[in-house]
Amino acid sequence: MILHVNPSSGLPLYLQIEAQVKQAVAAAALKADDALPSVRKLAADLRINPNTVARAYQNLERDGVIRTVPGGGCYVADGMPGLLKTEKVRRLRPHAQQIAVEGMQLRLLPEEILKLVQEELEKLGGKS
Amino acid sequence: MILHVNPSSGLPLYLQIEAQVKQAVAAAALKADDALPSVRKLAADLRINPNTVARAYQNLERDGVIRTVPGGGCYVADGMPGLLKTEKVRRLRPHAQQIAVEGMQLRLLPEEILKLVQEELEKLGGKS
DNA sequence: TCAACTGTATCAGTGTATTAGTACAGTATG
DNA sequence: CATACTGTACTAATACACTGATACAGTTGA
Repeated sequence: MILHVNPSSGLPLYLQIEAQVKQAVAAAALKADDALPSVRKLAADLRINPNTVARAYQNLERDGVIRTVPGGGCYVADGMPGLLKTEKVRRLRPHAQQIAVEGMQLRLLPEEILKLVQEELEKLGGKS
Repeated sequence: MILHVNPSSGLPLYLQIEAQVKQAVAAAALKADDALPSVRKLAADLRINPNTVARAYQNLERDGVIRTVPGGGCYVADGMPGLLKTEKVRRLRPHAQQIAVEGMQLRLLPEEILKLVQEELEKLGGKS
């Protein structure tokens, strides 16, 4: 699990960390119960303040991506068992609307938009 | 073309305007060469500052959604003729990756994610 | 030309986001 | 208990985002 961060990217540091962890989990590069580097360790590696890493971890926990054991470290959460599918759909729908609007606005065909999403899904799934 | 805006939504006013215009264009509720309300008119209707509307319009023009005639008003642009498809795909790919990562993270199946996007696409296309 | 409209530029004020410094609290382990 | 680790809370400095008041510049049409 190597993370990197670009302070002059415009994107906040904690969001960069969140995105990379989410991507790793989505791509199964991080599996349930895998340990994440500690707040201080990662902060030292990235040469940033521990609070910035902590903020990313807190957001990831709020999103159900990781679970943190106070004093014990942070671990990848195992799926979202208690989450109903309707709730998952409710969370994802805004993203779906977003890409639909942007894609139609660009005058792309629905098939082309769907193909693009499928490509990205395969890039994550690897073996579908 | 009725726009509404919620000052306490957390989302900046100019982004709310941009989203609604983009949605209307994507859904063909606004067609090429349709006139948009003037900066001052819309600002008065929404009870906000003309500058805020102007900022939304400027961003929309930068994105190729509308075209503004200095002193003459703003109009919906006609597609993006000069834009290569590879460029359109380049613009849309980050959104595709975003929904792929979020969806997989939620432990949804690729088919379910694609279905959701397709639903939103149909919601835009079928509005005639 | 004049009046009324269009969008634009400039400046200022308020609030919040972002990051960091520092101190605190819980847990593992010897 | 003691030490060294874990995450957390509080505070503050800085920068920037957002909105608005106001003045400017170009276009339209009588």
